Amino acid sequence: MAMAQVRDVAALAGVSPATVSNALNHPHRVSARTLAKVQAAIEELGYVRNDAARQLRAGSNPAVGMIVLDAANPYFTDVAHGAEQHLAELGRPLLLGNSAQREEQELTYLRLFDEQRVAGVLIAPVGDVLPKLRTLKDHGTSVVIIDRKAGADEFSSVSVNDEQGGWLVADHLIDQGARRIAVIGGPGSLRQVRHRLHGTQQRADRTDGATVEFLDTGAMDTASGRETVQRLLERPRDEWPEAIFATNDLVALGALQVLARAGVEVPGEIMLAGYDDIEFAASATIPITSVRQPSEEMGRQAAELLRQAIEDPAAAVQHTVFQPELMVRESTSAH
Amino acid sequence: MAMAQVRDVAALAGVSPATVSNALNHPHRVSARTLAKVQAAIEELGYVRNDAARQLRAGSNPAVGMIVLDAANPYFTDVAHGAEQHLAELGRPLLLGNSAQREEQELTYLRLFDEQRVAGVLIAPVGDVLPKLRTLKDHGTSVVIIDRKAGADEFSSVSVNDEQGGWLVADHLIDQGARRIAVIGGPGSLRQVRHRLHGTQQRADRTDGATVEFLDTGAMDTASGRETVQRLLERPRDEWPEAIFATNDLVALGALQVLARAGVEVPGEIMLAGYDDIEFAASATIPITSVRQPSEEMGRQAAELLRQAIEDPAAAVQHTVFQPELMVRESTSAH
DNA sequence: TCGACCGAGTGAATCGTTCCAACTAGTGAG
DNA sequence: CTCACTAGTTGGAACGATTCACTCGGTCGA
Repeated sequence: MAMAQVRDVAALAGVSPATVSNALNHPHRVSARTLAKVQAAIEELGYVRNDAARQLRAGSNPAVGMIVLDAANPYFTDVAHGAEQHLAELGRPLLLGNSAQREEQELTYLRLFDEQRVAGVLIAPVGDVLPKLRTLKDHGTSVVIIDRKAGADEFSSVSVNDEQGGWLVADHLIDQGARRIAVIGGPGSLRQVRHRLHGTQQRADRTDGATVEFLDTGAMDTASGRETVQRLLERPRDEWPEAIFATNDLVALGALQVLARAGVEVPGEIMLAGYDDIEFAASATIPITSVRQPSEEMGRQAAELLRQAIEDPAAAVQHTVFQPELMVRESTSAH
Repeated sequence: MAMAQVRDVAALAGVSPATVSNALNHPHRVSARTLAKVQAAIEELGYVRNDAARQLRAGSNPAVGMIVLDAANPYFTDVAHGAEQHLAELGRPLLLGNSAQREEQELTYLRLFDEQRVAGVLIAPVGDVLPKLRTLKDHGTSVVIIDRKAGADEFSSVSVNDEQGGWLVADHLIDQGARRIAVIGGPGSLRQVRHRLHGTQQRADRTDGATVEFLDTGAMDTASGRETVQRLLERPRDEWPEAIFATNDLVALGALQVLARAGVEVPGEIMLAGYDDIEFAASATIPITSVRQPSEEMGRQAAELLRQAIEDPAAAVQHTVFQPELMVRESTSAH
């Protein structure tokens, strides 16, 4: 309760508050003797500086806020981890927020970060947040967009070529003999989902008889994958697709659970592919073919672009686009 | 850059700054007419209040900080999710920090939260943080410990009976015919690891010939699990354990990968059990027997205890202990 | 009619830190 | 001996929102 302040430290050390501040923030301006005295006083009183006062005076907060689509998705924890590492090197704490694919949550966190006057924001957007991001920029907060090249001329971004990812999967599935492909994922409003679907469609269009059907799961988690595939299996047997492409691995794992429970052979009766190549895809009941994205590297690069934007807000925006890689496993290729 | 302040809003609305503040924080003190004028002015200027100034004046930060052992572990993301939900209902933002089982990181976050004067801290501790937690408490920050009943008379806590969890696993393994049991996990300094091991040992002591061996993996992730089991398999075949009990599911999944690659039959040659019952344990190549903990519920309860501690710092500390439940799957029981 | 009372609004002080300009004492060049 | 200069230190003014004690009309009960 009785929190020590600079003036208490100053009194104990026999110097002025200004000197204590200098000792803390510009040690070279202070003689070795006083520095030692001040440090001893800080130690004795257990002084911890008040960040609010510090920020108020400084006018800005060194921290960076990050908003991910789904904190339970290993892909995003990897991205966050990459970002956190790089930011830690820059001495910037990372505040992590989870939008859980809900626009309302997303806006809540954006407002929070705005009120906190954070130096920058990393965001994988759900809804249409461009207006809010512009506001942030007006307020002097730099923004880097992850996983989506939106507002391309306004904000730097880090993304993966999702169309190509979709193409790679479709190419492989068709090569393995599949013609009727069901793409499952959602909500359909998510850029990632649309792009992966689009890439799939484009590849299918080049092969006679190849068709693509999209089933919106509503969300990108295991439960949604289960429900959707459950409904799919209720169709007459001859209307089943030959392959299911889940737009992320959580959905794919949910799909696999249902297929296994229903006794459907994978890949014999239905092939299954996922996206993100999270660690658990490879160690699933039947290892799942998936599209690898360099998640940690993406986080690190996002943090790096943010660093540049913070240092020079007027600099040109940059877009880093990573290339996806197909990891073929049992779920699509009988051995 | 040109950030609007209360006084700008006040000027535009034709009232005093004090009134704007009242309109924002105590709307009932202000007439409907002025409230409307103020809101219009806020809208027009895009005013966002400065949290630092607000906190400085208020003397405290409504937010709550949380430090988890491993943000990549679904168990912890579930706990965090439960806590976040409950805190959101209380109007408190959650700042999430990841100690990644490193004491240094842990202390960094604790210092950050202390400087921010957060209202409370939820922590799953790695190192010996009791002194630092006492400091926080002195500074008026309430603390609730997760997953460990330490400093039992000083801080409220939420935990699971880890000894019993260990016992349950050992009981089942012995029942299935195993005698030589290897417990893998680490670092050994982690309370959870020690307790689970202890429970295992206690159960083994009651059966003739049952032995328990502990192998420290150094960390609780998949890679560490792989390495440790790799080394284990290098022993002469007749020195292999009959069962491996991994102290969390990530380690178990790593173990399973190595066993599969080496062509070791599970559970035929070696049985395998994990802990936490994360979703991926059930959908692994060979579904893994695991100990379920009510993760989301634990997070929610931790947040609730914290709420109580914040409201009445002098109140008696409380400990909620949940009971673990064994989920038997293929990895320990041939069908 | 008078005073008590009430709702609405305000001026000024305040939170704890940092920064700027100013000051002091000591040093060394001319 | 004087003056310019430096290293070290300091008083006091910010930063932006909130709050407290207070004012000002107006209403109501006696």
